[in-house]
Amino acid sequence: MVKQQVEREHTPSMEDYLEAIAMLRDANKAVRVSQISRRLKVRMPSVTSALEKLSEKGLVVHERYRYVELTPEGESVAEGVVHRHEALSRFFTEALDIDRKTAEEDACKIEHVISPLSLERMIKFIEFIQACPLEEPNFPKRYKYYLEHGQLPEECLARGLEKEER
Amino acid sequence: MVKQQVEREHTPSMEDYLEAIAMLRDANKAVRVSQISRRLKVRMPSVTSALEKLSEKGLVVHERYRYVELTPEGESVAEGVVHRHEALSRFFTEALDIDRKTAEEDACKIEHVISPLSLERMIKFIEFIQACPLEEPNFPKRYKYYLEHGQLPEECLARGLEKEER
DNA sequence: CATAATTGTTAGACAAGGCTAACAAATTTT
DNA sequence: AAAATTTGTTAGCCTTGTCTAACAATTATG
Repeated sequence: MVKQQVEREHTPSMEDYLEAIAMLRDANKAVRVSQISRRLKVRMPSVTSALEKLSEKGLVVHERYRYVELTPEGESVAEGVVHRHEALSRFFTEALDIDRKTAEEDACKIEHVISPLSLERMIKFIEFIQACPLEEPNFPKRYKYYLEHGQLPEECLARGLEKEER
Repeated sequence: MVKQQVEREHTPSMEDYLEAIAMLRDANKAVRVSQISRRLKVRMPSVTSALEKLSEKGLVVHERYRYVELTPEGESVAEGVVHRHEALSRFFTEALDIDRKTAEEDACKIEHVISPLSLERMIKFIEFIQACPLEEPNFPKRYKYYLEHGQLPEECLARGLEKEER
């Protein structure tokens, strides 16, 4: 992992906390230390100390023993993380046909390190394979066939032969 | 980054050191502390202390002030990292049409966290788009067209219309 | 070959981010 | 409302992985 030129604004850990807070809130769950702790599988003191850091950076509001809220800035950081997470998760499931669990796990890791360009391209990639109506069975289907059978589907081989016959 | 069930054997940092050592050696450069330091952009004392840890784990051989070598086990770990790196880098450049620099940077990060399944699928994906001779311009070309022009290439639209006309 | 330059190591500091144990506040139960 | 339970905090420790400063070994140079 050679150092990249642009330093990330927030650490993976801090991004995880922000993401968890946003997701708990969106799921209408009380955003409390215990909930965050459960979701991230860390102990409560870790949450308390993370919230302190996030407070100092102006990303969350947290009064002792009370609920947690995102500031507008924290909100926008969280939004970015969630957006990356979802794009990655969709890419893994829809483009690569990966099971949801693995897709989620990988998205959780990669969301902290992927470049904006690569992310954008994955999004464009999904758009493209969904928008292009060419061919039947279409691209994802043929790809899945290849995954399942270990060899190219009929129509690929057939066309390939055609060419060679010429 | 919710904790995954399977603990990684080695930390990203340790993987980076092993990868760097393997790559320096493959480039026929002397594998020395200074070289590793330059390549990973860390100071020499960091390298020294990393090598000490890797020694303890039986992954490298390093006598004070001397060259560094991988043990067979270190070799096989390094091989895995390099393999992941290359697969990712290829996927980014060949499937997503990302510039080499960005592809390399992303590969350097993601190589430490991606699941075996996702990696395998990316490899299969490249195999597939390269092996399937169907369509002209082929999949990657149409995708690139979409990237450059922001809209689907002619033949996608044409075929789409055909269908609607039926 | 003696000195200079380079390379490598040691010692020690520090930040991040986890943990446990002990205690305190808040909430629930009886 | 008092006691019990749950939730949250504090204090302090630990590991990883960096760094700088100072020193030591090695290698190159005049």
